[in-house]
Amino acid sequence: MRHRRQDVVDRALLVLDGYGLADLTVRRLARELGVQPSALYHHVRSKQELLALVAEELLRRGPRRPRTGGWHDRLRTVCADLRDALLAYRDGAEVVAAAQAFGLGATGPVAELEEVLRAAGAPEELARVGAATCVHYVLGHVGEEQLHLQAGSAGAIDADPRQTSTFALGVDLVVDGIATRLPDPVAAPAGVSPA
Amino acid sequence: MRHRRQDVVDRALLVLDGYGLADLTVRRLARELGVQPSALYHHVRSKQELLALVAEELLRRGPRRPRTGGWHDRLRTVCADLRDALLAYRDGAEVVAAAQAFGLGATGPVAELEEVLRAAGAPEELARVGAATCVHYVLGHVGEEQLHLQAGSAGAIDADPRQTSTFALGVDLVVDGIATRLPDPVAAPAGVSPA
DNA sequence: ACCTGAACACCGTTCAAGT
DNA sequence: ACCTGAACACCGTTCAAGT
Repeated sequence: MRHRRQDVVDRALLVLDGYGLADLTVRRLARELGVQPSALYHHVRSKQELLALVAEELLRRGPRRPRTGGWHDRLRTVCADLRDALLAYRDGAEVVAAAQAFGLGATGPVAELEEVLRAAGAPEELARVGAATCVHYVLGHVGEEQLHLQAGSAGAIDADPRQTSTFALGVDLVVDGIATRLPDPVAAPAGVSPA
Repeated sequence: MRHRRQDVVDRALLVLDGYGLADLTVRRLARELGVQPSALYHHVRSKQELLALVAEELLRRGPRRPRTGGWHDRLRTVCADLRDALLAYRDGAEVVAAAQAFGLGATGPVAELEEVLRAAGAPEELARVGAATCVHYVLGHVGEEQLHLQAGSAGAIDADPRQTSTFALGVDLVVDGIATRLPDPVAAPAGVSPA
C-alpha cells in the first residue's frame, strides 16, 4: 500500500464528504489509507497544509461556466462557480474558510474576481476590496446553507431553489454596490481591453 | 475556589485574549481557574456552548455608538460597532464565526441590522439577506485583519487607519447595493418612523 | 521514497463520589 | 450547588529505524 501525495488528498476529500470536517483527522485518514499516522507526514508538513491542499483540490474540482457578458455577469458567474464548488462537498465552505483563516491557498477565486474588476476599469483598491467582499459573502452564505443542510451530501447541489435565489440576491447587493463606485459604466466592445 | 458560570466565561475571555483560540481548551481553562476539567461541565454543557457564551459576551462588551442619521448611517454604525467588538479580543472574528458556524448565538447584530432595514422600508427578504451580507462581510474582513495582525492584542484597536478605510469601503459596497434595491429613497424626518 | 513502531504531550467528555 | 478523581476514547507530531 504505497501512496503518493495526491492519493492522500483524494482520500481526505472522501473522508470529508463522508464524515464531515470534524472527523477529518490525521489518524482517521491514515487508518482509511491502511497506513500509520506518522506515514502521512511524509506527504504533508502538517494538518494545516493538508487542509489547504484539500481546499485547493475542492475548488479545482468545481465547475467553470463560460465567462460571458459584462463585468456584472462575469462577477456573478465566478461567485456561482465558487458556491457550487463549496456545496459539492460536506462542510466545503468551512474547509475553504479555514484555509483562508490561516493564510493558506484558496486564492484562485479572489484573484479572478480582482482581474474581472480591473478589466472593468476599477481602481486597484476597489478591485481588491470588491473581490474580497464577494468571497466573504459567498463563504458566509454557503456556510449558513450547509449548516441548515446538516444531512444530504454530494450530488445534492441546488436542491433548494429558494436558497439559490437568496444567494443571487446577496451577490447582486455586492455587485450593485461595486457598480456605484466604478468610474465609467460604459461597456467596452468584446475582445478589446481598455488601456 | 468556587465559581459561577460568569466567572468561567470571564476567565475564558482572558485566556482567549492572552493565548488565542487554539489554546482556549477546556483543560487549559480549568487549570487557569484552579479546578479539575470535569468541574467546568457543571457550568456548561459542552465546549460548543462555552464558545457560544464567549462570543456573546465578547459582543456584549463591544462599543455601542449612538444610532443617528438615515438608514445608511445606522447600518454603517452597527457594522463599525461589530468590527470594534471583534478587534478588541484576539481571534475575536474567528470565535464569533465559529459560534455562527454551529448555529449558536451571536445573533444580536444580525437582528439589529434587519430592524434598521425593515424600518427603512425594505421588504422582508431584502432585510434578511442584506443584514446577513453585512455580517458576513464584517466577519470575513476582520478575520483577515486579525490574521495579518498575528501579534498585537487588546487595546490595539484601529492601529492601522488604512485597514479602517478599507473596511469602510467594503461596508459601503454592501450598503450601496442595498440602496439600489430599496423601494423609496426618500428619507423620513428624524424621530419619525414610517408606518 | 515511503513506511513502521513507539512515544510525547495533549484533547473533550462521563460518572461515581465527595462537601 | 459545586467540585474531585479516575477513566475512556481520542488528538497532532516527532523520530529512530526499517525496506
